[in-house]
Amino acid sequence: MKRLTLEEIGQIAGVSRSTVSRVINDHPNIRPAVRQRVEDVIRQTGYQPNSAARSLASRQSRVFGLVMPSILQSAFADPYYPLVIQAISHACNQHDYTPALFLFQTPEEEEKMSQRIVASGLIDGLIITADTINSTFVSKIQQYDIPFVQIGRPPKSNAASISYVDVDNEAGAYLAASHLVQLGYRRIGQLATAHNTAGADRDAGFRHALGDRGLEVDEALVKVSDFSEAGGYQAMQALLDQQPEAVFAQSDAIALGAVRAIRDRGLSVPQDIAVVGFDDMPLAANADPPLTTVRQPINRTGMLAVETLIDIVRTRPEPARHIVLPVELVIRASSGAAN
Amino acid sequence: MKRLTLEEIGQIAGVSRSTVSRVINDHPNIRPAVRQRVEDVIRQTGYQPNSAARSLASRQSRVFGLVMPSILQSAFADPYYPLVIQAISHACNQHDYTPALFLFQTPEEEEKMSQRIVASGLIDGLIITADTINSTFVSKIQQYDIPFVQIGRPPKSNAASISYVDVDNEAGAYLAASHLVQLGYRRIGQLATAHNTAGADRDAGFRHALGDRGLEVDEALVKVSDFSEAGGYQAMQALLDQQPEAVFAQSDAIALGAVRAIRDRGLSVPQDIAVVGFDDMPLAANADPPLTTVRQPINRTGMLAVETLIDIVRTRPEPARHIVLPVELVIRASSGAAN
DNA sequence: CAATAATATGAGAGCGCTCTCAATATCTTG
DNA sequence: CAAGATATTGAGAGCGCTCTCATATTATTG
Repeated sequence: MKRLTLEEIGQIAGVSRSTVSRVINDHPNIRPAVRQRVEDVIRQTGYQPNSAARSLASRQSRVFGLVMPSILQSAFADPYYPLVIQAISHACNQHDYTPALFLFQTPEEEEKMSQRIVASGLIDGLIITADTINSTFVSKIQQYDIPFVQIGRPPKSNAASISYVDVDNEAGAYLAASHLVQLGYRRIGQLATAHNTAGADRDAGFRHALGDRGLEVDEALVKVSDFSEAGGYQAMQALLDQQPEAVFAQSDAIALGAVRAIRDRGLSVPQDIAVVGFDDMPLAANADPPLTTVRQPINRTGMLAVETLIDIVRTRPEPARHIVLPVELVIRASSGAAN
Repeated sequence: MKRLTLEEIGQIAGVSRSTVSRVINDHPNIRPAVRQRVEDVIRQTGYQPNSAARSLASRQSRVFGLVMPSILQSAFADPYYPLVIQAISHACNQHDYTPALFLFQTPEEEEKMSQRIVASGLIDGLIITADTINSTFVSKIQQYDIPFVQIGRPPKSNAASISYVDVDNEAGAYLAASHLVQLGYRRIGQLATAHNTAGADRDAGFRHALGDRGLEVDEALVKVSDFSEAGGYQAMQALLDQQPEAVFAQSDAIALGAVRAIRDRGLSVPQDIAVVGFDDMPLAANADPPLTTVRQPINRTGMLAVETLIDIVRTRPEPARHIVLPVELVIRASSGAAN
C-alpha cells in the first residue's frame, strides 16, 4: 500500500499541506468544518505522518532509549527487569513514544553504541536502569544535553543533579525487619547485595529497624549475595551455620534461593527459619510457602519514569526531579505471622 | 555539545558534503588520502549522521520493531521472552540496527499501535514473537509490504508465505520422550500446552517417540497447562492422580511447577517420578534436582531472526525463508538417568 | 457599512541527508 | 604526449515534514 503524504491528504481534503499539518498537530485557529473534513480523510486513508520527515523538521523523534548497561544473564534473569521493560513499554505506548532498547552486554558494546545514541538524534531522551552504570556514559549524555531519567537512585555523589524515580528501599527494609522483630525473632539475618544503592538503602533500613527496637546487628548474620536465586542459595548456606531464626532477603529471588537452601538442610520455612523477601514479584505469591515480602510498584515506577522524562524533554526543569515511591509489606506464610 | 552536519565535516576536511557522505556509506572511488582525512575528522569530532535526515533521504530507518502481542504477565514471566529480547538486542547492536519494542497488553493497544507501526515509516522490518499473533495485524503488515520474520513457526495454514526462525520442537520432544522410554519408564505423562505451534510440535514429537518404541499414549496421562510454573503445578496435581512414572513437561517453567507438585504429594524426583523439561533456561541447571531438559539455542534464534530480517529487507527473497534450528537433550538428575 | 481587528489559510524556506548527473582530474595507450 | 577512457569530486534536487510570514477571509465596532 502506497504511503500518502501531507500534500496528498491536503489535495483530497481540498486544503493545503499546512492546514493538514495544523490539524495533525492540534493547532488552534482552524475552522471546525475544515478540521472535520481533514480528520475524515486521515481516518479513511489510514494516513500516518512520516516519522523521519517529522523528526527532521521538528528536531524531535518521539523515541526514548531504554538503556540497561552491562547486563549479565543473571541480572536479566531477575524478573524485575522484564517487568520494568513491560511497564515502560506500556507507558510509552500511551504517550505516543517509541521505546528503543539498548542492552549492553560488554563495555565494548556500550562504548560502541553510546556515541550513536547521543549524537545521531534518534533519541529524545533516555531511561537508564541499573545503577552500575558507567559514569563515562552519563557524562557523555550530559555533554550532549540529552534529557534522561534514572530508575533507581544514583550514588549520593551525583544524585542531586540527576533526575530519578526510585522506591523507598529503606522504608521497605525497615518494615520487613520490624515485622520479623515484632514476631519475636531475635537472631535475624540479612542476605544483602553489594554495589548498588538499592542494596545499600535496604541495608540501612534493616539496621535502623533492629536498632530502633533495641537489637544489635550481628555482622556474622549478614551475608552478601548477588540478586539471583543461585546467589541467595549460596549466601543462605553460609548464613545457616550461624543458626539464624529469621532472615531478610534483599530480593524475592534471593529469598527463594534461601528457602531452597534451608530446605536442603532439612529445615522448614517458617517453622525453623522465617524468611522475608523484597519486590513482590508475581512468583512470590505462588512460592512454597507464599513469601512475605515488600511490594514495590514496578508499574508505577515505569510509568513515572516515562512521564518524568516527557516533562524533562518539554520543560528542562531545574533542579532535577527526585521521585521516591512508597512500598508496602505483604504478609504471607513465609514469615510465620499466621502463627 | 553542538551536533555537526555533513556539510561542516566537509568544510573541516576540505571536501564537499557529497564526498563525506560517500566516505560514511563506504562508496568506492574515493582517493585513499581523502578518505583518510575525512575519517580522521569524523573520528575527532565524534560525528554521527543525523538519523532522521538519513532515513528521510534513503527511505530506510535502520530500526527494527520487536513485536510481542497480547503479553500477559504470565507470558512475560517466562524467562524465555527476556532471553529472546536480549539476543535480538545483541544482534541488532552488532548490525547497526536499533530495536524498538512493541509490547501489546490489550487488543486495543495493539489496534492503536499497529497503524503507526506500519505506516509511519519508522520501521524497516518487524520481528514477531508469539504465535498467538492476531492475523489482522499480519495482514496489515503484508498490506504495507513491511518485511518481517516470525520467531516460532506460524500455523500451517499460512506458514509457507511467512519467513520464520524456529527450533526443532518435534525432534526435541522426541529426544526427551525417547530418553524416558529408554530409562525404562512406561507410564509416561505429558504436561502439554495448547494453542501454539511449539506446543503442538512438542506434542507430536512426544507421541512419535512413544509410538516408535511400541508404547501407546494414554490420554489420561496428558494434561494441559499454560507456559507458567503455576500452570505446571496445577496440571501436575491432576496428573498425579494417574500415577505416572515419568513426565515430559513442555517447558522448564512447567517442569519446575511439576516438581513442586510432586514434592507436595510427598514424592521425590526422580526416585518416584522422573521429570524432563524443555528450553534449558539458566535456572534448569540450578534447580533441585537439576533438570534434564531439551536445550534450545535462544541466542542463535535471535541472531538468525535479525540476520534473516536484514536479508529480507535487502533482497526481498522469494519464497519465504524457513529456518529450523536443532536442539539437544541435556541430561541431568531429574530424569533419573544417573541411576 | 467602512475601517479595523482577529482569525484562518497558503506559500516558501529549510531541517540534514542521499543520489543522480555533470564536471574535473587522473590514467592509459597508440 | 594527445585523445579517449576511467576515476574522483561537487552541485543540485528532493525526501516529507514544520514553522514563519504574508495573504485572504471573517468578525467586530464606531
